[in-house]
Amino acid sequence: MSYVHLFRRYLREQGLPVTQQREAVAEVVFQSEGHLSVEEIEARLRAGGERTGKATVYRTLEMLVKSGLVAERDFGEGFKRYEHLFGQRPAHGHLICDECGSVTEIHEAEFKRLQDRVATEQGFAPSRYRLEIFGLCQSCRAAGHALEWKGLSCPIETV
Amino acid sequence: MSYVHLFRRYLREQGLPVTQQREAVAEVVFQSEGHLSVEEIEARLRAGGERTGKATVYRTLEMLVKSGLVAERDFGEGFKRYEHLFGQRPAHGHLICDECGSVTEIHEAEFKRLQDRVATEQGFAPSRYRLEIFGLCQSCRAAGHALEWKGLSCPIETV
DNA sequence: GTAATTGCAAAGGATTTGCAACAGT
DNA sequence: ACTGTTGCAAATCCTTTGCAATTAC
Repeated sequence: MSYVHLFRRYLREQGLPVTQQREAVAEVVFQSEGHLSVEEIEARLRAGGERTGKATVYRTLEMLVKSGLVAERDFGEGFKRYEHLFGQRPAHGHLICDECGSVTEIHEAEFKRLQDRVATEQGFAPSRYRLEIFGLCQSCRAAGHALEWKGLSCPIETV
Repeated sequence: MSYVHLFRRYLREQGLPVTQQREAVAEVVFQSEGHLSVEEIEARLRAGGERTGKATVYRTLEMLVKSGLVAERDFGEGFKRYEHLFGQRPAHGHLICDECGSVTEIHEAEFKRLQDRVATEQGFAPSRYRLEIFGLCQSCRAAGHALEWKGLSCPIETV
């Protein structure tokens, strides 16, 4: 029912021990559909009765990212967030509102195709992607907020 | 000859003072074609005889990013880098090698079109973009390095 | 003149690291 | 048994902040 067996497989193939803590961290990330901060991951571990140190969480997340099962995100908050890539959410992007901080996922298959094509053209072997678009979300625009500066919203074309 | 006048214009329109330090930081970023760290920016300021505090550099970079003239990057080094967006480099992406850390720019006009289209479809007003693809560069592949894990290089499709 | 910025040093906060005790193979 | 991991706390490092002196308008 869970995807943890894939992480176990990854660890074995890398010759790394499968520990209870690693499985617990993976389980928490795999069972959440949101973008989890390290703090949130720790909270869920505690809620589940796990006694996992912060350093171990960071060390396990690094492996999960390397395995390709989990993606690391930066929404400009000063810390990273993590989300698994199972289900209907392969390499996807995010729209991040500068005003309210809301995050909307972009699931556009064309992005991945384009990314793969361009990378391959350069002889590059892609393993993970990060696409983030910052700006103003619909509700903040409706609420009357405006972009910082309209004068040169697209400086390149005007120069 | 320089693009600093655009930043001056931005500051005036925002009702913010145009200071010597702000112009100096902008000048350094505008005159470099690379991806500068804050440390590198400070070094160039010192080399140019400027006496600008670190805090002012951070504060000015924040304005430059908001103005849309400069982009903030994160290549997974633990700190941010900055680059201007003039010339032939509007909103562009990067290929980052996990092995050697090399960074290659992707200038594919189609990316911006696709990004704008998808954002607009969601009622989102985009102001800045971030596209980063991690993996292995051509030379590291030639040198025999392989992706961390080939078993599930694309876990989503195989699950 | 008034209001905002600067620079310094101190604070803050996320992430990493050292090391003795411990768990996986 | 051996090797690698865990957990704690200390250390690290980037970035932000407080505040008196200074500068732009």
